[in-house]
Amino acid sequence: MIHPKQIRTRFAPSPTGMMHIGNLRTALYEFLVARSENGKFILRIEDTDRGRLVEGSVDVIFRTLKDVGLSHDEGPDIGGGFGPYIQSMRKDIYAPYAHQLVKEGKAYYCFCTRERLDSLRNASSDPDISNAGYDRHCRNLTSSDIQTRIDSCEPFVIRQKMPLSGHTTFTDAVFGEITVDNNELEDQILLKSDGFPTYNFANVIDDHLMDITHVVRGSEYLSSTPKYNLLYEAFGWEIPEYVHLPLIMGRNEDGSVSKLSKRHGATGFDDLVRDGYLKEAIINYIALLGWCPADNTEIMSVRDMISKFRISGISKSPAVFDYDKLRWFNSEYIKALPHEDFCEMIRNYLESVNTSGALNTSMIAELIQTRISQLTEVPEMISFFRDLPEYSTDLFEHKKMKTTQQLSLLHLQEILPSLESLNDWSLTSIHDFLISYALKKEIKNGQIMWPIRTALSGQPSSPGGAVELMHILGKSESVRRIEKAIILLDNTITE
RNA sequence: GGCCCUAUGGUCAAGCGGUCAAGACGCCGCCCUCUCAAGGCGGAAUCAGGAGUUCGAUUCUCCUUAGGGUCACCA
Repeated sequence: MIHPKQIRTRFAPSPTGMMHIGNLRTALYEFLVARSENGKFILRIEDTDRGRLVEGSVDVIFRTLKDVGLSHDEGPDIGGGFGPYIQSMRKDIYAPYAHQLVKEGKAYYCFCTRERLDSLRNASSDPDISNAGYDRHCRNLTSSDIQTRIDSCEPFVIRQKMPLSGHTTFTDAVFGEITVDNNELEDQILLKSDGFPTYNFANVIDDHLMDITHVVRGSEYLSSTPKYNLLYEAFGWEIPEYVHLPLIMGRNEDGSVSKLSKRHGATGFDDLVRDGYLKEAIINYIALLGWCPADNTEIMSVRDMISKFRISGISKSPAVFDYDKLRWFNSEYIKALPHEDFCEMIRNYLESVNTSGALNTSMIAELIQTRISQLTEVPEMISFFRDLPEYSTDLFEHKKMKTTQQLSLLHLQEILPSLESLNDWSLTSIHDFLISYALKKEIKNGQIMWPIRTALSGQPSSPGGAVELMHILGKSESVRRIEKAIILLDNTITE
């Protein structure tokens, strides 16, 4: 289908706290739908629910979009030809539209109290009763009745009259044709008693006024889309293209799945960053939750996504958020980082371990760059450089290295003096020295490497082997740790 | 419960009437190797079930089953 008009999509979050991963992914797809066709991506803040506003969350939205590279063309901060872009600042726009529909007989005043609505809901737990929620009690009030109640300041809402029969059909770009019976549709509230529009209403008005061509959102809106369309039709406006996205699911403890939410763990963008995931990895991973490029590329920048994106690549079935795969993406991004950038990223960690100032932190960084999947793993991985942990001499026994505690003790004792007199403490020098020792003694390299590496790290495994660790730790610290190992081994064996 | 949607390995998924049913994560094995990683190679594992349509169904239709979403003066 050819669109003569330029594509315009919008991200319309409510400032109610953190940036949920599902929202971010929606924003990404909205961005991609527009940018892949040279369209415009608009940011609009939907703050019609005064009760749920959270201080500072608008800034979170700005910052997150910026962090992941989703730049908008119009929005509260940069303006545009369709402002204002914050719904609370548009408050006066909506009411006239609602009243227009009342005048045209397509909407009506409703004076029902919350108490009445609540009792209605409780009473209709009966299965075979009408499905359409509200019982349309005020739909046919006489005009004089309405006037007296308004005059006496009775609070009211404005509801839209839904057709009592027939059905509504629309075509979604990813789910195809969907039909719903009109008698399933409630007489929806357009204007709340506080004068603010409901989300649905404001959404339609703004999307129309802002010339939005493609409404991209989660598939949880699929079943309420007919209501939107009835609104567009009531006004005689052109209905936008719909692009509903498959839901992102989280795995529950019992193995079932449901819409990704807090109980599934870190689901906010900031949470994930705090957990040591790179921004690029996060956006890359969630891009693939429900979309697959034609060439099956996995590692992609937002820039790459723009050129590869096609709506036809969006899938219909929900996708389970997989932290393992996210970790993999993250480790790929970490490995691809330029050395300097990686050092800078983990600088605090490196400094906390280098209290003496003597360690070669650049080399430590190099060693761990291929060994971590999350930045948060760094402290534990490098802490031994600063403080040799308490360890058991059992560590010196290694079947594959063919080492025992006795042999370890023997070789450590034997090599220590000449090690102390080794002047050139470069990697190659240390390496050659150890190898020649093994050669001379006619033992496997591992039989000398393993005891040293163990003595230096006090751990069953470490980033880097004996040579690297000795080099980083320096001669005096290396010797000190080997001496300690000798004492430990000696004590254990003679016991 | 009503309505709507979905259904390829454990997970993300390619496929769009004829394929030995891609690839990735994870898992397992081997190689490399001074530990652990990284890297290389290989392996196990999928079309929910049943009717049709068709010469032929993973692919089209229907039913069943399972899962999900939605039923607010929330967005």
